[in-house]
Amino acid sequence: MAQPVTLADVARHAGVSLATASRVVNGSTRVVGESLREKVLASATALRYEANPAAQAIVRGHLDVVGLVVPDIEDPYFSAIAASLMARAEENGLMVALTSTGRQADREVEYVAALRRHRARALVVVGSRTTDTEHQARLQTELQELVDRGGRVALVSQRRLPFDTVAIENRAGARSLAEALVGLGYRRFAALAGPDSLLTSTDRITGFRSGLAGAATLPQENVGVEEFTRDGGYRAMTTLLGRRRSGALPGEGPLCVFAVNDVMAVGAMSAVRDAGLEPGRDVALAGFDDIATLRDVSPRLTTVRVDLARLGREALDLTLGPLPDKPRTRRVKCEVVLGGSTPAVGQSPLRPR
Amino acid sequence: MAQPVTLADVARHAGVSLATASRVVNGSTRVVGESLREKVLASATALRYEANPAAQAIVRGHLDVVGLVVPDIEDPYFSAIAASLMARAEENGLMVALTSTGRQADREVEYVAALRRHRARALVVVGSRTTDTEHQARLQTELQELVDRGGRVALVSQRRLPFDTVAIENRAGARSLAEALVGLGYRRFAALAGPDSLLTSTDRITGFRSGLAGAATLPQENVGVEEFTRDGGYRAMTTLLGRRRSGALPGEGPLCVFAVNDVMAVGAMSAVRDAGLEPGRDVALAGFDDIATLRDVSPRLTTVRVDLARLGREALDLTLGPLPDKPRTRRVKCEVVLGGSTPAVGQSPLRPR
DNA sequence: CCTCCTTGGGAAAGCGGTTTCCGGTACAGT
DNA sequence: ACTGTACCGGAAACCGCTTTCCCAAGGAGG
Repeated sequence: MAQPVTLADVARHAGVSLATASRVVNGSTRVVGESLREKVLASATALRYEANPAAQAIVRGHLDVVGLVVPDIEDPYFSAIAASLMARAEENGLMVALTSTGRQADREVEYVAALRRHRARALVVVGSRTTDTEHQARLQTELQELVDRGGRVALVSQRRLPFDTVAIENRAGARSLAEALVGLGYRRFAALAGPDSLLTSTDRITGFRSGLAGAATLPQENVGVEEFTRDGGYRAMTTLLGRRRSGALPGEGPLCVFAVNDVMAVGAMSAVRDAGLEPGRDVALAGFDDIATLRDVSPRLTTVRVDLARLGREALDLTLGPLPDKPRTRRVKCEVVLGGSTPAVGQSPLRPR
Repeated sequence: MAQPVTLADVARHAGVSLATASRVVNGSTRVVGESLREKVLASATALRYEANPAAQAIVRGHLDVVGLVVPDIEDPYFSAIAASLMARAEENGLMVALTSTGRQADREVEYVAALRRHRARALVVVGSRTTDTEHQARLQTELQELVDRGGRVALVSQRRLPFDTVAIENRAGARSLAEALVGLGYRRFAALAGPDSLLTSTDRITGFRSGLAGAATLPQENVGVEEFTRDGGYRAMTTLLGRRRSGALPGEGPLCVFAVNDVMAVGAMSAVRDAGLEPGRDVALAGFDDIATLRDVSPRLTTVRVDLARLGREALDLTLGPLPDKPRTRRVKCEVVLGGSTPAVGQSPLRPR
């Protein structure tokens, strides 16, 4: 097994001391004379020297790696954020260590702890922002410990903790969406939500309600609660359609269903089709996030565009600048995108039922 | 800034030597007497000691981290593989450092080098398997160096290099797909391919051709070459439709278009719609991979299912077992999935044109 | 009872770097 | 010519951990 070449090898080869070699290859505060400098550099290239990051980490106290923790890398929402963050990291010459918790809160804490142990210089946690206060407390402890050791932390979509945060304007976005749907003529609404403990979900529902204003209501019984995933959307929609068939669903006129994210909306679309109905005609459907991979579904999903790429970039940037006195929050605006899944009532192929 | 507690702190607190403390907390070959052992353990918990992985890496020569390099984490194909690999890693108590190269070959080598420097104990490279021999050579050099230092390497879908590999049966899968399509009555084919340098793409085209056997042909001029992405699929399909409109496309009867992956196929679907046509009616369309996120598109895409979860798991497993004498190859079978995007000719809503 | 092994503990030597501290040289100031 | 002071190079300490090497004590065998 070939031994890696060490700085000592370089120093020996260049005929200088270890100290000088170190000063040259990393560019410390101290200056090294031109002649020696060149010799060392030449030796380093000749021997194809590469610094051992572990050794540097141990003495410097931190590693040039930023950790990223997401709930589920397979979800396009998170992979979009991850991709943009990594691109930004690349621009800054940083390595990213990405971990995915499989939506398990306890693993989130574990991974944060692991990355802290590894002396990551910064940590970005993309949140499954919950109301589970015990979990939040443990997470905060871990993150604070990292900060105490000189590390940096940024959260995405998780405003509850006292660290720099990039937040999506979930309420405002959902409100605008509701307003737009009311503008299209809808008066009868239902929603597919994630678990109540997920603040992203509840915020969007709340915002949506406020956007309905006086024009319409979203009765609690019309809110189907399920997993925050594609399958959750499918199940919630199936239940909803069953209730409509049996006449148990309040309200009248064309039904417009708001799924709290696009992935659920797409699952719901399939549920509609599997029930022998046509999305956009028999049931109007809106989502949230404007996931790129799903922009090709037909009919085009009405949704709220979130600039996911910006989320990732901003989060990393927050960890790179100087440490602020108090936690900062960057809010990312949303924008309603109308598609064929919610045609205007009346002049549309949508048939009331 | 709080200083982390070190093993020396633990030793002092327990009143034992550093050596003893080390032996207890990591469980070396040497046995430590029961009484001391308990004292050390108690002190470790009391002080909330955590080993510094960097320090361990430097002395052990490797870190308990497996590196994963993918071309584009935003592509659901790769994120599915990544997710399954990480799940498997989790089962084995391993950390995964995931990096995404943005489909740039030179960055692939860079990341591999970086992970090698970091002394990752294993490395899994999910391939943009190309014909670029210079790149392949550099990659091989880097990987070999890792192996020489006692690390492990596994490749996914990149059979050209002498390391353990998990390979998709691209040819066999594409052949079965072509056979199925011929069985449905199609006789006029076109394809949307990735760059010729991408072996995955060319293999699938080759396999597809062989599956047509005598029944039909796939003329070279009917193969649109574009990026291996959604937008590539869109563009290639747009071009193809233009050629069909102008009568420049050979063959006759209903047209069946094979996109070498689902993401391209979905882009193509949008191109079809944007041209005022209906996928499955005016143009039949098939993909490859059976991406989960895209299973809800309508009409259901005819495709070739690849067990992506298995790819990730097997790849990791290859790096965990004992080092084999010679590179192993695990082949993953494919399975044709028929959907509404390729209705049977004649009894279908598909209209020839 | 004396030697020969075990057995278990600690001192110390690394691992690959960074940084402090010290000494020597060259140059400016007087 | 003499001192003060940058300036630059190297020796050595140190970061946190593992492991070798040495030593003391206890048990078995003769």
